[in-house]
Amino acid sequence: MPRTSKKKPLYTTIHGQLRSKIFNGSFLPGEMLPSESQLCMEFQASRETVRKGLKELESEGLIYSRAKIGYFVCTPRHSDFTVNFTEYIEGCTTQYKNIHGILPDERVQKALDIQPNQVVIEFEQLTINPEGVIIAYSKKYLPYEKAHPSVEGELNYAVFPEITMPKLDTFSLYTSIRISAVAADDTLAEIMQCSTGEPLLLVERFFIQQDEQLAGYALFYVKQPYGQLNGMSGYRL
Amino acid sequence: MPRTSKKKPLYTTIHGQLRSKIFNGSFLPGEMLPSESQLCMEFQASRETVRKGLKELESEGLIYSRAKIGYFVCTPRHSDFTVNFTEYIEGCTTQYKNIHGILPDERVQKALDIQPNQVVIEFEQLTINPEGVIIAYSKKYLPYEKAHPSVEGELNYAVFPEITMPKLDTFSLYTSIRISAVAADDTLAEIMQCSTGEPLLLVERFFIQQDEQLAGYALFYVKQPYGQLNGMSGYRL
DNA sequence: GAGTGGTCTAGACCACATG
DNA sequence: ATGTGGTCTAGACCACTCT
Repeated sequence: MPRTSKKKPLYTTIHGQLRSKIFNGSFLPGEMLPSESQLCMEFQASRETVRKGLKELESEGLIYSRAKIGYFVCTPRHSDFTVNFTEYIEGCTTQYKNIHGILPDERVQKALDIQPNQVVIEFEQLTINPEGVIIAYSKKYLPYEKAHPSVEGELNYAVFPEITMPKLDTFSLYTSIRISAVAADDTLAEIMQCSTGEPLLLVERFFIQQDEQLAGYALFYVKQPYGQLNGMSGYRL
Repeated sequence: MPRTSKKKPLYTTIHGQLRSKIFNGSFLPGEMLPSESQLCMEFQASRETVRKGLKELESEGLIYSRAKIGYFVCTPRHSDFTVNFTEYIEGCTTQYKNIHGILPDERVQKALDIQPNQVVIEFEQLTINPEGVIIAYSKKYLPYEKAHPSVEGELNYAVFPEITMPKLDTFSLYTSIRISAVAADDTLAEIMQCSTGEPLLLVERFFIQQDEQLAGYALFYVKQPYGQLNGMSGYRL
C-alpha cells in the first residue's frame, strides 16, 4: 500500500522498485533484469505499463536494452560531470569596458577559424564586487560579416543574457567550453588590478552554429576564489 | 518517403519532424505544440504512438508537458555544461608516491566533515608524461573507520579506476566536483618540480554516499596546458 | 461541456536471439 | 520452436483546465 494512498501510477511503483533494487545492489551493473513478461506477472500489469516503467529507468541512464535479448543494468560513469557556468557572480555588477572592431590576434583567428584580415568585434567587460574590486574580465569576439539576423538574436542572448529576452531564443547554436588556469600577465594584471602572476581561472567558450560555423568566442578570466566551477556526476536517490 | 526505406518506426518520424520544427524555429521556445489529437490526425497515428514521439522530445529536454494543458517548447540553457574529467592523461603514466594514515589538516576536515583527531588515509600520486616530466599531482583522502566492504568496492573503483574491475561497481555514491585555479606554493613546487607561483588547475572531488555521508575527498593539481577540461552545452543536430 | 494530457489494458504483428 | 524486445492500435477512464 502506498503511503498517503493518493493514487500512485502503477508504472512509477514499477520504476521505483526496480530502481531500488539497482541502488541496493540486488541488480548489479551488467546484469540482466527479468524479462518484460516476468515483470508483467510480478507487478500484475500490462506489458505497456511495464515498458513504461523500464523506459523511465532507461532515460535516467540506469539501464539499457538490447533488442530481443533483455534489459541490462548500466555501469555508472563517475567521470562525466554536469557543471554550471554563468558569468554572473552573486552580488556583483558588470561594466562594459570597450566595444570595437579589431583585427584578430592569433588566438582569436584559431578560435573562430578566420583569416588575419577579417575584422571581428571585440567586447570587453568587467565584473565588480560590492566593495568595488574587479573580480573578472571577459573578452568576446564575433566575426563582423555575420549579419544573419536569425543567428544574431540567439547569439546576443547567449553572449549578453542580461540584455536579451529569452523569447528570442532559438536552438540555432550550441556551446563548447574549455577550462584552464593561467597566470595574469602584465596586461591582464593592469586591467584586473591584480599582481602579475596571480592565478586566474580561464573559461573559454566557443559558440557554434548547427552548421558547424563558428559564431563567437568568449574568454572569461576570474580571480580566485571567485567564480569556481561546481558540478555533479552520478545518480542521487 | 524515408531514405533507404528500411523500416523506420512511425514514432521516430513524428519525433524527428517535430524536432526539426523546433530547431528551425517553426516552434519557438515557450510556444505550445499541437495537441495530441491534432498530431494523431496529422501523422495518421494512434495516440500512444504520438505520445511516444513526444516522450522522446521530452527526455531530450526539448519540450515539457503541463498536464491537461499541452506541450511546450523548452528554453535552451547555455549555462549547463557536460564536462569529462579523468585523472588519466593521454600517454602519461601514474606513480604512487605515498600511502599512509595521517591526521587531517583543516581543509580535509572540512571536506570530509570529520574531527581533527580522526585518522584518514592519504594517497599521493604523480602523473608523468613520456619525457619524464611531472604533469599532475593528486592527493586522496578516505576516512579510516570506513570498513564497509560494500562501499569500498565502489569507492576504490571511483578513486582508483585503474586497479578495480568495473563489475564491482555499484550506485552507492555520487561525486561532486569543484574546479579552480591556484598558484603552486613552495611545497607543491617541490613535489611537482615546477616554479613557485606557477598556475595550476585544481580539481577537487567529493565522493558522497547515497546517505549523504562523505566517503572520500580528492585533490588533483595539474600543470597547464595539460589537463584542461572540456565540455559542451546545448543541443546538436 | 469540450478538450487536454495521464494512465492502463489486451490484444496484435514483427524480427531477431538462443537453444 | 520459443522467448525476447520493438512497434502499433483502439479503445477506456480519470482529473483537470478553459471558457
